[in-house]
Amino acid sequence: MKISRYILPTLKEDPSDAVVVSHKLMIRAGLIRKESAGMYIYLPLGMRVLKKVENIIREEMDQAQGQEFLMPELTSADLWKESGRWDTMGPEMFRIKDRNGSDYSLAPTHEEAFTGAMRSLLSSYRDLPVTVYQVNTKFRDEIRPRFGIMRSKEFIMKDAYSFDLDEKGLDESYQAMRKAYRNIFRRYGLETIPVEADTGSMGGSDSEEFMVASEVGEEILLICEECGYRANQEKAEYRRPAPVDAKPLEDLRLVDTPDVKTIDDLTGFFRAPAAVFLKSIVYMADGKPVMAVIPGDREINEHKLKNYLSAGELELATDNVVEEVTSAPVGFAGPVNKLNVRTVFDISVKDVRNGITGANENDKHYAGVNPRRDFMIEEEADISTAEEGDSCIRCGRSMISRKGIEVGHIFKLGYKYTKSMEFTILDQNGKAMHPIMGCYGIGVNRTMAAVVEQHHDDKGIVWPITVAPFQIHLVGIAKSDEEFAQVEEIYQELLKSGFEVLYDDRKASPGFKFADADLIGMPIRITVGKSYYQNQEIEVKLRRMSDISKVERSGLVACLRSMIKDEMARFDA
RNA sequence: CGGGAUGUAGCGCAGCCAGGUAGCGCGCUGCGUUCGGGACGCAGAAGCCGGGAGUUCGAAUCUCCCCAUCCCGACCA
Repeated sequence: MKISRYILPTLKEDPSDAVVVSHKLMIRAGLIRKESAGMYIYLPLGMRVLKKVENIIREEMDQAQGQEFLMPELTSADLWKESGRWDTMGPEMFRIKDRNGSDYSLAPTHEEAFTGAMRSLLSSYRDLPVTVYQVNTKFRDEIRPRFGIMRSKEFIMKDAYSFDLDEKGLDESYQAMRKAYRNIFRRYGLETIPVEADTGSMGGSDSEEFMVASEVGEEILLICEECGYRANQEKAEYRRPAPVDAKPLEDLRLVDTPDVKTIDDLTGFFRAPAAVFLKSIVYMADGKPVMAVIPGDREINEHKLKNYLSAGELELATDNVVEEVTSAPVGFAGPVNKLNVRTVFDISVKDVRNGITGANENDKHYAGVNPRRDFMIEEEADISTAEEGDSCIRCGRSMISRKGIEVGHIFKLGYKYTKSMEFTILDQNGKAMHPIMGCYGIGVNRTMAAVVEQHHDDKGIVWPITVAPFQIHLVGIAKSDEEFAQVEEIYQELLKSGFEVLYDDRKASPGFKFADADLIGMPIRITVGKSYYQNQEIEVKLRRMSDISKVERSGLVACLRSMIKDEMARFDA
């Protein structure tokens, strides 16, 4: 491709609305353009990357016996009503009506679609196991699209679903996908950290996310460098310190605390550490109030709470609800004198001694609060968030935290959809049985952004050759028609030899062309200029290295072949 | 949805406080000179200043109401 004819609008300045490097570089290098918030146009150069990213997925999925489908993106409400998710999905699902008033959704995911399809395509235990997949657009009405392509309202996802006879089969399918995922990310040159994850609204049991360590990641990971425990903060567990209580139990007493509401206020007022306070927070879980109680030095983990409650929706209760439930203004809730509301205690609450908590009365707190004596712990669960420095749940060593970009997620779904949608096959005995499902996703354009995030320098992108839009960037420095013709000859020869070449044939200064080449970042740059016209020497340079080598025209093709081979080998799965 | 910020030429910005001719850099068009790390000169094209109301002789500038975008929190690949 000749740049003079290519729609490749590179920019010298960062776009004003981009904050993360990958977003800035993808726009500056002419890969994408913003159409509107959360929606992006892929320009020809970006398209080439996207296709390469997709094709690596296809190769590895096919290698793992995956079968490619293409599902409709417009899915009928009936499908969603069968699984129950028409009602539970919430506002992130785009819903539309056709001219007859029938409901449809722009699919945010395809469990239902695939389960429905398999239901009519498979009928016997002999048909299993199968893993099916597609690379297709998903629509999610994100509360907040962010960071360009990293989180958008419309995005491309590879989603795969496995159907097995039993848990053992599911585990095999899951492990096969796990391996495929490792291969895929390896081939992009992405360093990923697999972590234990929460299953979110998809439902299911085992779950692992593939994270790209990055400061711009939206996920927080907790990692134990000792035993290798790694988990998303949403799910991470931690070991509670053993109770150290030499202190005698104090009596329960009511204390006047005018205008003292937050934990910060309280630690100042009582001159006591945050850990002795019992924070009581009222939530609405599927429309019903629930109070959660945790020590004041911890953050509540809403994912854990939501999972424990098996709630579809969980949000902080409004002030009105809090006042109704506790019969006191917000800030004075507590578990002493039992309220008529379901209350869940974090597992570390029982070890608090002589604690302080709200008295469910305006401007009053209780001090000297002791679990079991002053309130019953009827429901106990791990509902607090693990933080850096907490002890590893497995080995007890201190954990560190890292930020990560979630590029892939695999998990064991179980029977959720095959049961709710009545997908059965006949077993050996002619009896109907539900297959067990697994579900596996990769965010395709997010992965592209993650690659840029991990492979760039201050001049621009440094593409791994496996996903580079072109393998070779040919910079022609020519002053006369005669010289242009000589570069053209080389360009034609490279094309004939089967290389992917982007040829900068513009009438621009050399510096301008080199800067553009660095910005868009093809792995191999060759320059045909003065030294070629004089000594038949062509300069060859790797984008990721600084040294330049010179080859004669006759050796060029062989040299490039071997360089490409070496570069590819760096990303072998 | 809550909190903060910003909307002026294709892109990046100034002008607004102190109302009166819409400006700079990049990019774009033409001509000429240059030509190995973002060249230069000359001549051009391009903006109902996010939208709507109002105040005023007069509004990019002041007031009010919308809308959009971005950042921080809850959703997720």
